[in-house]
Amino acid sequence: MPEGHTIHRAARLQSKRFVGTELRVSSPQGRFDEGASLLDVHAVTEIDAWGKHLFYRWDHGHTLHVHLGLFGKFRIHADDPPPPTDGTRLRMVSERGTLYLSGPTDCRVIDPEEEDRIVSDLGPDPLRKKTHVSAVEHIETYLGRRTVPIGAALLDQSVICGIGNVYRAEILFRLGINPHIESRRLEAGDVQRIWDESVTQLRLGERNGRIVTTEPEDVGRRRRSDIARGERTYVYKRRGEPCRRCGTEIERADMKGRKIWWCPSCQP
DNA sequence: GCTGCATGATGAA
DNA sequence: TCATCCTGCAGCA
Repeated sequence: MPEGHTIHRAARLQSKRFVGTELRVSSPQGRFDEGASLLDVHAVTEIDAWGKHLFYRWDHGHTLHVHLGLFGKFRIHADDPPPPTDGTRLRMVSERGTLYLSGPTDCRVIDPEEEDRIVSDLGPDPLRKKTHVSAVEHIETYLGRRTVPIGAALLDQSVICGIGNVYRAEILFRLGINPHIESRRLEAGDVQRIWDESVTQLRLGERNGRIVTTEPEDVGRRRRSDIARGERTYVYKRRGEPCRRCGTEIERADMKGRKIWWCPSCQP
């Protein structure tokens, strides 16, 4: 599901299947017919992820921009794909597989200026190897200028990109930071810790293909791979349930139009 | 079959 | 802050 880890994983896995071979591109749903005809019977040279954005670069100079939004989904079939559904915006077929995309917020062929605009509006991406010169400095500069709760700041993609509603809640829990704390009142070193934790957690999510932020010892398991559904987060969607560390009831509030969860004891 | 909700983001008011 | 866009699914009758 679509936070930054999903997008970077999609770029990595789809590269193997779709880069460097001629593709058949169509829009079974019909809503991407024009774009598909621009790309059909050409090859992708690179699939690049920035935060929650994907850029497919084609051999004839076009760029396909995909943003999954809340509902977007990729489905990949190695062979014998089922028939596309009514919601299949994009179908891409190579000799190594078929990709279906449904429900994206954005699926468009864009020009270089627009790509620049999208990327330059993004803060540092914890999953990009070569990131901002100083990611922490960028984040601190922003946070020092605005008076927003840190929980809201983490959803602002121009501050740090790729974090979504699950990771914002889970990262703050793991660091013991209350989401309501005004971001410019964070303690020294907190931004560095937030950055480091984001790198750690998003990398883990990219590798696993799912968000698992709990440590085995906190959910009574010996191995991370054993962690069951419903045990993968500390606070996300756990209102009223006991904190896995201290037993206090998890609380929930609205923040920046989304729900946020926290443990009032572990995150004072 | 219907309702509500969801890991996102934007633009108007 | 609200309405809007995008889809799929669980939960309920």
